[in-house]
Amino acid sequence: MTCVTEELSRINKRLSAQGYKLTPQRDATLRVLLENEKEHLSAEEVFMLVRQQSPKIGIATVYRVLELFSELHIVEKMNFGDGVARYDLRSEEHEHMHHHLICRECGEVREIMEDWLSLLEKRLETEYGFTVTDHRLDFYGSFRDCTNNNCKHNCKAVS
Amino acid sequence: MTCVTEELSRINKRLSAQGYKLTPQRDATLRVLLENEKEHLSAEEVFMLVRQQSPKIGIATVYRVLELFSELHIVEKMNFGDGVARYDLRSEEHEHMHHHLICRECGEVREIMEDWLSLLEKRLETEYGFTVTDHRLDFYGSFRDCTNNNCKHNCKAVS
DNA sequence: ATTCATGCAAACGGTTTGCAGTATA
DNA sequence: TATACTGCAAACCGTTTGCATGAAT
Repeated sequence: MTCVTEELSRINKRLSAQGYKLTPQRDATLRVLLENEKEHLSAEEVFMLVRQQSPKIGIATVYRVLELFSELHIVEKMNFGDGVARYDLRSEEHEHMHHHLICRECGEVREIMEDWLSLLEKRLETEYGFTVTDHRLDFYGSFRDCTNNNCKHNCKAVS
Repeated sequence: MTCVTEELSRINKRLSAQGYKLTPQRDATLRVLLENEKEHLSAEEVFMLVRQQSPKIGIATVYRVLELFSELHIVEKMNFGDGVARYDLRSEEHEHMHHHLICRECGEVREIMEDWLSLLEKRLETEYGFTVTDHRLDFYGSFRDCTNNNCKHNCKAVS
């Protein structure tokens, strides 16, 4: 876990290496994502947070920035079935250990950082002739200690 | 794998047990799903197929039928990130062995019918206090024998 | 000066909803 | 005839796009 400025300059290098600039809007979006690394924010949520710091930004810009970051594999665009795309900063160590526990009671999304798929992906390669470039592993259910009342997140069940 | 009429009457029982009727529209939708069990149809696609047999049906009805079936766990509603919900008949044996290989070249979605998650779900229960009621495991990548030209499906990459 | 990026508002597309009409028990 | 269900069209809402303005080489 590196510090924010360090991470920012790393990503800045990646942007300019591909001919893109780190504009104030992109910088602000990036900071919001860095400060909420565990949150799986929607575009709307990113927009509201970025606007606190850059009040003039439009939501179209947020969408364009997130789309660009997604193409450059800076963020991962994902979908938990609740009708909105969610975005997550993508760090290297996430590669094979980026799984989700999604609580049906309160909607919380917790991350699992164990490598559970490398072996399976090797089998897919040899037995199915399928080369994996990405994956998703999500579990839906409920936490034993979640009673839908004592959750840190607002209690809106993921459909 | 039971025959269509048998499957239909089984589901009919489940419907009436919960106070719902097997209307002609629901029957037609069900038949389309049964006849395309491996296809992961979208609501639009179901609509077009159902209409061949019941030309007067409206798309709102299809959505309502699919939503109902989804609530009753007759179909599974899923999302591959291409902007449309897709629906799949859900049979018992699918429970722990319903995984997808999604080809980025041609968009084909192949199913894997091996049990890869039971063990992991037991660990989630004991180590994380999380009770799994459902899951999804999708692999994105490419088939060795897929060159984007010789695919049975129309070659539109899943985003 | 040219190129890339932004903000605004309108368009888009999949999905849902209100409501009046229809079928079924 | 009471209740559930359907078809139509309009509304909805997250996302994308066209276009004129603005920033930065």
